[in-house]
Amino acid sequence: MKNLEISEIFSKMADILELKDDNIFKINAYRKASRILKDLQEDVQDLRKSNSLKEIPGFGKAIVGKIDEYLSSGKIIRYEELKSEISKGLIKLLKVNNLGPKTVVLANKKLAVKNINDLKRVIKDGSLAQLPGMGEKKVSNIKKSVEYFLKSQKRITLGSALPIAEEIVEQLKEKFSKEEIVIAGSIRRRKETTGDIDILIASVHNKGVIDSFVKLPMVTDIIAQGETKGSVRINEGFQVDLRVVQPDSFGAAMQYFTGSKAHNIKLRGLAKKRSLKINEYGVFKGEKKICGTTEEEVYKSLGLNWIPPEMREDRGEVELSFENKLPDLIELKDIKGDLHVHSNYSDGHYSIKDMAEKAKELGYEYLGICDHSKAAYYANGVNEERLFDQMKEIDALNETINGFQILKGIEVDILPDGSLDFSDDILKQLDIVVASIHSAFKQSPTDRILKAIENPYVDIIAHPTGRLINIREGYKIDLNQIFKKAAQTGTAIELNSHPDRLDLSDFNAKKAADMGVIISIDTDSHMIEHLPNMKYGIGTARRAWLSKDNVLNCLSYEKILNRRNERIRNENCNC
DNA sequence: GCCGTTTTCGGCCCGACTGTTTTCAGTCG
Repeated sequence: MKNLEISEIFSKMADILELKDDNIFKINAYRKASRILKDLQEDVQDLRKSNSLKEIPGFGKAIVGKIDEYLSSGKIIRYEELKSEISKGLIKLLKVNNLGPKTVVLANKKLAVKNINDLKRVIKDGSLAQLPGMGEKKVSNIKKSVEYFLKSQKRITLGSALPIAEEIVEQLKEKFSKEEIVIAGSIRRRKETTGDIDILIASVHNKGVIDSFVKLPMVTDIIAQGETKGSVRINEGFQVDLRVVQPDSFGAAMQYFTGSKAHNIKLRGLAKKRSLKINEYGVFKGEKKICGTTEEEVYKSLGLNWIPPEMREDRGEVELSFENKLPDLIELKDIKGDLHVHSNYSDGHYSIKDMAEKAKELGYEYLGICDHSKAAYYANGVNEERLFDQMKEIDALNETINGFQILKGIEVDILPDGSLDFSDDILKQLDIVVASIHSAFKQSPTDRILKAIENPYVDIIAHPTGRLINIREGYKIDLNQIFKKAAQTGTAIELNSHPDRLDLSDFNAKKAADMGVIISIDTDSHMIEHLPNMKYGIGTARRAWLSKDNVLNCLSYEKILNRRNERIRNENCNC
């Protein structure tokens, strides 16, 4: 897929045009095209073949022409020209907070600043502060931003951001117990990573709220402190923004600050067509505010049904809402069990009993114990003998726990030659078999996974791409082939809920479901504390527009076993 | 550069905060 490459080029073109002080709307058009390409599910090459690029809103003649040029020649001449006009270091400077195109160009022209090192120099020697429009305070802010930029350039994972955001809400609630306080932004949309933390509070005590916020114990720096908005940096280095709105604007503000940007722009366009104006304070007809207290009424004023936050990415959800066709998204309470967890038989930290008790406490009906197989020696993988011991223990436990079933399972390694780490004779004795790749990532992973899918004793392919967010990319596999085969055989593909994995991603999970694949949302827990990670998997599943009908572990224990037996029977009689 | 249920030209989402100004530009979300 060349989607991301071209997206990156358009984004860089926008940066360069911005430095050249070109037309802001042209710049925005490139930014929009870049964003569309980044979010696009289909391969841009396929769309070009079917001549359907020009049908994408935001892609006009010039953008399609440039995509065409890149796909046929490997470069875009206009981009090459632009690149030659501006040095690379200058474009990178735009990523520093408080430093926009105007300041970068000014520093470049007057002080020959070409990169981050030059910038550090002119901050230190005081020359930056001497430029027109600059002063001590501005330079001090830029200095802090440079330090932050050099320290961390990555987005935070949802797994890091959500608990902190929840803690901030808790601390604010201690002081403002009667006010409504919510997490907004990309965390509310359950995006896998986030740039900052957005909190919203409905209150008439603006000043008191902002004052308390910037004084929270975890705050290390105050970036901004106004009448209705506060912005701080906290211990971990993350930025947290707080907005205070009047209660009768709370719905409009929630809508506005939840985003995404693309979704909001779409809504504003709709509002305009209806001669309405929509902002964080409400929906307005001329000067008159017609609503704003709840999100529902904001959407309703535009002729839309309320759209779940996880869907708000302008990927067709507005159209579906308009047509009354929004999917009934899966919820945490629809999950009946976790089919992929570990015990202390391999590298888990707790006994099977401990894990099962916690799962029962979470309201589940069953738990699939799937420890590593013998090839995973680094994870203390079980051999045949220990697996049989484990099966006996599970049988005994099942006798003692009422209203709950522990499934006898395995996470069997897919070996470099595509065979599995246990024979079919062993696998057929189990209730659930999860197969996954843990080694030799580069040795034809697609073929190995396809072979595992063909095995009727394999129920689920776990963490299929092997990606670790912010750490490593997934293996190079052909998901189209894998989804096609999995849809044929009825093999489930996992949506691993660990916040560092979320594998499948939202895009890929949606693609899989669209192709008829059943998804299994599991936590891969190695300790009881990880079992609640299911909420992250659910967030991603909702971003993938999944309903409970798409998900294996929304089925009862009996149905899962029946389904397994039926698949094995079908395969064996080959009918 | 994109787009069209008043348009093929003339719009393009909208507001807060800061720091520098002395009424506003720059930046951000």
